[in-house]
Amino acid sequence: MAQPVPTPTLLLPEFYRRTDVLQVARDLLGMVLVSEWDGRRTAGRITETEAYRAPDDRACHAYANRRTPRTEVMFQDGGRAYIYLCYGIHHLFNVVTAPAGQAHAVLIRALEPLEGLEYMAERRNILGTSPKEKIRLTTGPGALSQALGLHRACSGQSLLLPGKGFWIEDRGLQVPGQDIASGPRIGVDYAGECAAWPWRFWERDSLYVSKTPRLKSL
DNA sequence: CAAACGATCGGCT
DNA sequence: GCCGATCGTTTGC
Repeated sequence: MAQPVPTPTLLLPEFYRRTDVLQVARDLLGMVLVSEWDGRRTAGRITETEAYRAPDDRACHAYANRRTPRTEVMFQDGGRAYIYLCYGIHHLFNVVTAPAGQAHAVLIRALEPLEGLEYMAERRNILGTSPKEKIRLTTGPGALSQALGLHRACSGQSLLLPGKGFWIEDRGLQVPGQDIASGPRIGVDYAGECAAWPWRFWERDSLYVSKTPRLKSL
């Protein structure tokens, strides 16, 4: 595993506003997502992502460039959060990418916890500190959003203002290309052919990656 | 206005 | 491995 660098640097608009959302999804692996609410700071290293891309991707909420109040933020320029409620329970955190008009986003699916584990545990209602409980803190898109206090009320908020809610830093912990695995996205079986596209990326040897889905029966 | 449906999780068998 | 929880969003009548 890579060693930290002393000076964290904030990811800039040009990182997010690239037009290749698959590349952004890979490049986000190893970056550090930070949140700070009321002086309570939590941070985790990104270990798993999924790319979503309008207009051609049926699994994307903005498929065919359909605009709704919920998905409007995806059409804005990159460097914001798109957070929505899933199954009536879970808030799922996405990074909006690409220039305005292109509705691309990267779902953050798992983190390796780095800072504020006690706040994460409290928000997640996890009592112990065993290795298994540490994994449960931030593995899975709903879990990590809960651990970092990311709520759909913050959808649309900028990621470019460090110290204001949440942002993403480069601490020199990126995942080298040969350590990145890819495969189909989770939970998008309804999306026809797009369901098979290998647009999920994860750090191959990380403990902090969500379970692979059951193989679909033939 | 009604109804169907999730980019999931955790508890239980 | 299976199943139920739970509710905002979207679409259709």
